[in-house]
Amino acid sequence: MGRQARIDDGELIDKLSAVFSDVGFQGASMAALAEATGLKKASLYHRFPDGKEQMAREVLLAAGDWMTENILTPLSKDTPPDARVGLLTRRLSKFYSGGKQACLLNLLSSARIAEGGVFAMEIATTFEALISALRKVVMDAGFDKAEADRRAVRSVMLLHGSLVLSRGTGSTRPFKAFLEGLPNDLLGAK
Amino acid sequence: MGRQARIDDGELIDKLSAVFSDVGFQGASMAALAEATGLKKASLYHRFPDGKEQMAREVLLAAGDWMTENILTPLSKDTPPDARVGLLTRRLSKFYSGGKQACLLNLLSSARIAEGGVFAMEIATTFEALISALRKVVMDAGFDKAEADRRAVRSVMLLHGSLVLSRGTGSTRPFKAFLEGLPNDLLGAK
DNA sequence: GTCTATAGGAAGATAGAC
DNA sequence: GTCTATCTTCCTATAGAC
Repeated sequence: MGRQARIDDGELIDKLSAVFSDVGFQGASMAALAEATGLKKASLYHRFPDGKEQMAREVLLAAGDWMTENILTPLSKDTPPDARVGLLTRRLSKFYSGGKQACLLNLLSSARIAEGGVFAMEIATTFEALISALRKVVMDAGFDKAEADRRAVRSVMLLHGSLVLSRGTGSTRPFKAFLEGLPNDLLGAK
Repeated sequence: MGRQARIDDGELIDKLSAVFSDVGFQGASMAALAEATGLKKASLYHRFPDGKEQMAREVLLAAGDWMTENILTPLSKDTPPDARVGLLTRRLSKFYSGGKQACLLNLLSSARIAEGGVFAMEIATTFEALISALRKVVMDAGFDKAEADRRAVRSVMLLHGSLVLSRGTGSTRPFKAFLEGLPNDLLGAK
């Protein structure tokens, strides 16, 4: 407790991330962010001089990094496609806490800060990167590019749709059903 | 112009709805709602004494009514299933402005007012009603209940996922791709 | 690096004239 | 029914002690 940094940086981002994922950008007040992290508002400003917008940006970047390391990179390995998809489902389940946590990309896309939306590019890039990684796996399983793209896009739609539905109905069932069907959606017989 | 009600009730709800769909509940300030409708804040309070929460509730109810009249009821008719699905795609395209407008159900699910979220039940009910109506059409096409439910849930996931993706990428392509595939997703050969 | 205290402004909500 | 003007509360952000 004698240390100056009483809260670990990674843990701090995690807690901020949970708030943004839960109530969105506008819904996340500095008071709520302070309470969730256990820091006072002034301390948050010390670490994030640009305030809420910087927090959201760093949370978004951290999520991108996590996805790159835990999902995109494993998907690009040359292990068997079905093994890669098996790992994918486990990582997705972890990332979204089994469907209990909504997706940042969805909750931050309505944040209109300054002109044009500050997070728009980062969000679009992240969607594209996931689709691209999935497409590669499907192609490695022997499907042509058009079919692989179709399956990759559909799977990302199903992922986010299942999260919307899970949050809207207050049940993790849609997300679990999505995960269960994912191997077949990506690699099943045509 | 001599009338007292200068703005039509339906049009008023439509404009409020557009704001909530765009920026969510917390993102929709009274100032923004006033500007969008052309009414001053005090005038909005005159029509909605309980303020923003009442506006969102009425907008949600109006969307539910629209869906019942234009989607659920047609889906329960006894015309051929493929004709019903054809009408469904046109109505969905209209409802979401061809993918340019996000779904209220998604943007209002993060609104945590009072304890438990005031809109939660209405949102859950609307999701269930749509799934239920789709399930019936699929069953009318000769599929068993389990398969019909699977297809109905998947289609609703694809719908909302395509809207999330369309908003996140700034393109209506995902939504259009969803609409194009919908007839096959619901009624295609197993 | 974290805190208490507070400035400054935006947001929700109301009063009362027309 | 709509407006202008105002009140109050909440929120973002900063100052300065420890």
